[in-house]
Amino acid sequence: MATEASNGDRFIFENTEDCPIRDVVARFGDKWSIIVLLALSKGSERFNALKRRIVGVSQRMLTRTLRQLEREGYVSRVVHAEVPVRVEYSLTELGQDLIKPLWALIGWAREHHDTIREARDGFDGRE
Amino acid sequence: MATEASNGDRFIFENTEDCPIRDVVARFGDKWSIIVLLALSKGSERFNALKRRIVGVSQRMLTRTLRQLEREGYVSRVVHAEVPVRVEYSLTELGQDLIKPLWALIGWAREHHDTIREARDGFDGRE
DNA sequence: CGGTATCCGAGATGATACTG
DNA sequence: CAGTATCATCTCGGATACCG
Repeated sequence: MATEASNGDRFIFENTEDCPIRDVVARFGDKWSIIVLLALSKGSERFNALKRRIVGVSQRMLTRTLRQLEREGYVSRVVHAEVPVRVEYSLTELGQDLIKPLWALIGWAREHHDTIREARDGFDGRE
Repeated sequence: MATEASNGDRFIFENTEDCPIRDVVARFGDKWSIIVLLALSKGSERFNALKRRIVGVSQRMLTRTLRQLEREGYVSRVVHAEVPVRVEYSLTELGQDLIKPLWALIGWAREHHDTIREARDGFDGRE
């Protein structure tokens, strides 16, 4: 992230794998991760149930997103050996913890959505 | 965002332009936006000074990122008609406000960075 | 049911060269 | 100094078809 370095009284922003912005935040800055995390915030759910609730997601992208979130340690995947197979997804403790600052951000976005739209319209109007 | 709908006791997640996740959060989920916002958090700065501090950014991407942030209303761009020209970038009030929930998120990422890395290693080790 | 495999188009990013 | 233009590459995301 913003690696602090005594470069006068300034920072140097690096772009290494040690940067939490690159290595953590940017990983759920994609199209579906945040939505999937929120979708799981109420409790565990099966694959197709999730898919139905998250309108617009393709099977491929839901699978990929869940795998990534599982890899980061935010989501837990449990396969029940039944016929047909049942797969339950849920948030881990880490995932539930991540939800908190995420909600703050989304709350902010909600609150300022109109302001931002006006800014865009103004900007586009000038050019 | 998570549009609340009384669908049983569940949510429906839509993917429209009215969704603040899509329309606000995803816009600074790109590679440079958050870093640029943080770089400006200390005060106004010139283009090339920014470019030097943000190690690894190309001129093209810095320009594009700044334009986007300006369009959203987070960044202000002031051109001083001198020779050579001087362009100062700074955060608007909205931009400074956005920084707050952003810091919370980055603080979280910093704090859990090691945990997440271990989760990844564990996941990759299993497969 | 819960995936995987394959293909494709669009956009993000970067390198390089040029300009008012 | 602060860009723009161009090209090349890579990843994201969607559509479709198939599988245990």
